Amino acid sequence: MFDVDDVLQTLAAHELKLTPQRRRVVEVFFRHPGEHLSADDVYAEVRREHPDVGLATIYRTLDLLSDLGILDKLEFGDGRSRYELDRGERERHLHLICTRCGRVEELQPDELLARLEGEIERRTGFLVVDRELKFYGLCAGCRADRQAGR
Amino acid sequence: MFDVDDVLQTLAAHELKLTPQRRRVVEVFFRHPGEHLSADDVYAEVRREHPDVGLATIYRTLDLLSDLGILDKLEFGDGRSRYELDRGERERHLHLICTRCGRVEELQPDELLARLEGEIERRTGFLVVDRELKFYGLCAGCRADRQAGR
DNA sequence: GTCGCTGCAAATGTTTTGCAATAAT
DNA sequence: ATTATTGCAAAACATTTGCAGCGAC
Repeated sequence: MFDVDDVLQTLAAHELKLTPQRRRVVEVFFRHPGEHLSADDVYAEVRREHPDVGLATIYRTLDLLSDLGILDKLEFGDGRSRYELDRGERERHLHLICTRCGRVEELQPDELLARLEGEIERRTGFLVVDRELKFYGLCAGCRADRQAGR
Repeated sequence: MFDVDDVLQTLAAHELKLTPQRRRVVEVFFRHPGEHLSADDVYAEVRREHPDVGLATIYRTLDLLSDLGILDKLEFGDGRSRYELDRGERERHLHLICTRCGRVEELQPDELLARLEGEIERRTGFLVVDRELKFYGLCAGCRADRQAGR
């Protein structure tokens, strides 16, 4: 899945119609790579140039594209769904949250995490597409402070 | 946190009132260990023996107990929040959330995860105490369905 | 007796659905 | 020409909030 036309060909391959509304929804995602867009985000963006689209159409299109594996539907617990283009190799968000000073560190994916995900797939058949990993604990500074009685 | 009375003592310690409604909500969770209960699940269960409770009270109580750390509030992307008794730091589950059918599988933290956490500590000095891990993707069933064009 | 807590009903915000009109194939 | 797709409005959800009365302390 490299550009808008690839997506539209996928639609054709499933005998689905290539409507201007669907094209525009797809374009929004290619214009906002890596972003987690809510239905309303997409709606607003599409309406800037095509003000007569209905929100229901946005929802139906997002559902459709998710079912086709073109989009991934994500939930971040804020009461609305978010969508983004399904990318094979996604950055792996891994956050270290210090419960003492509140600082958040970000870590790059590593080979051990890849192996953990491989193990998940091997054991359960579940294909990991995205992840939200939060580790809570003490950062190096706070560990030193605590040891020193600060 | 071992039984209902421990929870009720925690309420008292925070100068919160021990109402029969709160007691009943807590009891539901102790009667359903390990389950992910929605507000409506709890509501239905409480109403079986106390039919005049309001749903708003259930929501307010679930919020309160989550703030106190007695419950964990979980989001699995099916449009409703789920709650369970806080299991304590080291035993928290690892969730596999299928973005197509919404099913949630649970996995126990395993040795590969322990090594990942060891690696985090070695590289950054961060001491992992707790974690919240969500992997999004396709469960085995949905992968098969998608391949078959269903 | 105080004021936190409750039940009810109404409000909110997101997502879904029914339906007649429209347009892609 | 067919029939999927659309826009609109209404409906369906989960959750929150305002408020007067109730009840745990």
